[in-house]
Amino acid sequence: MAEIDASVRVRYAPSPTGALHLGGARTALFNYLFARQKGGRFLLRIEDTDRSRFKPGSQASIEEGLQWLRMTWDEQPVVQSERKETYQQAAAVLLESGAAYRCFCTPARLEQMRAEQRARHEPERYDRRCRSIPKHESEARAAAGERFVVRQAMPIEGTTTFHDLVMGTVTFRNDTLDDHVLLKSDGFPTYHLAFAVDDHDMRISHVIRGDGWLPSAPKHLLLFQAFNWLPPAFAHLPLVLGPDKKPLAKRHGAKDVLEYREAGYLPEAVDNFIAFLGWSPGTEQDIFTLDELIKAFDLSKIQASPAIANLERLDWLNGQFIRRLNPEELASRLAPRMPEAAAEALKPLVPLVQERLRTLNEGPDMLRFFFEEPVLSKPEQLIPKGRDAAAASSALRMAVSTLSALPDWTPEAIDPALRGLAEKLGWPSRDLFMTLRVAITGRTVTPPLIESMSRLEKERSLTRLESAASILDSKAA
RNA sequence: GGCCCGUUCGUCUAGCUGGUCCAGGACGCUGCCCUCUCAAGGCAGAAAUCAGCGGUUCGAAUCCGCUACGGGCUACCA
Repeated sequence: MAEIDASVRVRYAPSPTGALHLGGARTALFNYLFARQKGGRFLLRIEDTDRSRFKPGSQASIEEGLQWLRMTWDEQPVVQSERKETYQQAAAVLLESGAAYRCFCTPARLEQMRAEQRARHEPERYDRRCRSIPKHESEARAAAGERFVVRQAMPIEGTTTFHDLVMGTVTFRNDTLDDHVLLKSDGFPTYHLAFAVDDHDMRISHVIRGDGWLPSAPKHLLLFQAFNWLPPAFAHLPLVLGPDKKPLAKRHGAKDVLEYREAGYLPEAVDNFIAFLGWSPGTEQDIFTLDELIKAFDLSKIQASPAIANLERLDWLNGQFIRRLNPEELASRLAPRMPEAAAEALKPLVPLVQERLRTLNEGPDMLRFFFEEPVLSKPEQLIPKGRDAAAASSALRMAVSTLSALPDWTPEAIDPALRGLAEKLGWPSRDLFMTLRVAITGRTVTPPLIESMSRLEKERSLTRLESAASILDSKAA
């Protein structure tokens, strides 16, 4: 399908300002899938040049999210704040060649300039006042300690065109490009400079990133040209919107993928889900393992329009993946959520719930009655419609005597015995089963009754039936 | 305002080189079957005048243009 290209090197480059949310995870996943398919490398880069937005712990949390989703990166993550000198040297190169210049304008002047532009309904852009400062003067002022930033000198005319792997051919008029800042007065680079320098140093072959970057792509291309470097290929991903149609990344409290782990989702389901946000293999298969995704992935099949995350589909997918797990595996994933249950005790119970779980978190609720005595908070649930407490109580007692006479405690023995009892009582078997179900589990929605009883042990089952009968008696009295 | 990008069932989408699409699949929804509850599973169904308008063509969801709407960017943020 896809030919191996070991020169493929891609990266996911989050800034450590928060958690890994679904949109970010998808960007990472597309990079990951592409790299693995081509036999290339998937790298990580931490874009922490903005000290004011830095959040301690964010990097660790993002890495944990990636690992949970089974995305492993290949080399030591590159951390931009550790490369300050490299960027400064790069800026010096551009200063020397004239592709960039020092700007001594103060923030106050820039603000005033923009206000005037606004008033005149002009585009708000740097007016390039410092671009004409002679080099020797610029150098002298810098040497004298005057604060400055370094700006990229954009071409005044012409157009910049590039072919985007997702968006197609995109053309920008150069006279609309701003002489943006490359190096801040604190000596840190802006995204643009760091991006070009790092992607070059890391030998990145394909830049797969959110389409928020599309408008600055021509600047980035021009930067590569200014350095005389071969630019990478670009693929801009449409964003992922929440159910409210607001970009996920911007929504207040965008969900950390680790919250999906807490909520009982399987990483393979989440991977499958986010892969289909804006991408489709073009076939009718909709359940993919990570390996299958790697094989099927195709950048050119990515949709150019934004996708809304349909969380109901995630629920369904999760159920599909839970059903595909082998029972031992499911047991081990359930175990951490059920500290009260011994791992060995859990295993035989898993087949009872595997078909009915949508999330791992539903397991404890469904299986709780095996590990603790049920509380009959609604004893009226023991009584079938149209009957009374006395009838239900006596049905329970008859069930006790019928069942206690059984030589074997197996579903094969319990089932016919109870059906026989229902017939004898003149009850529909569903009514009898519901009465017993509530007595045994305390709930109306449970795993199959017969199987549950057989695994509960005979004594415990009979005791619960007995005590349910007593509750009914005291209620009737 | 300027610059870019987008627009197929409620949602994710198939549809890429025009006819086999009066538009296919999936989630969700409705009904039926199965059934000890709930699920799962099976079957059936409702659901998109392919944003609108013009053009090219024998023929357009598919090509072109315009308009509308949506979105992104427009910081010494990333």
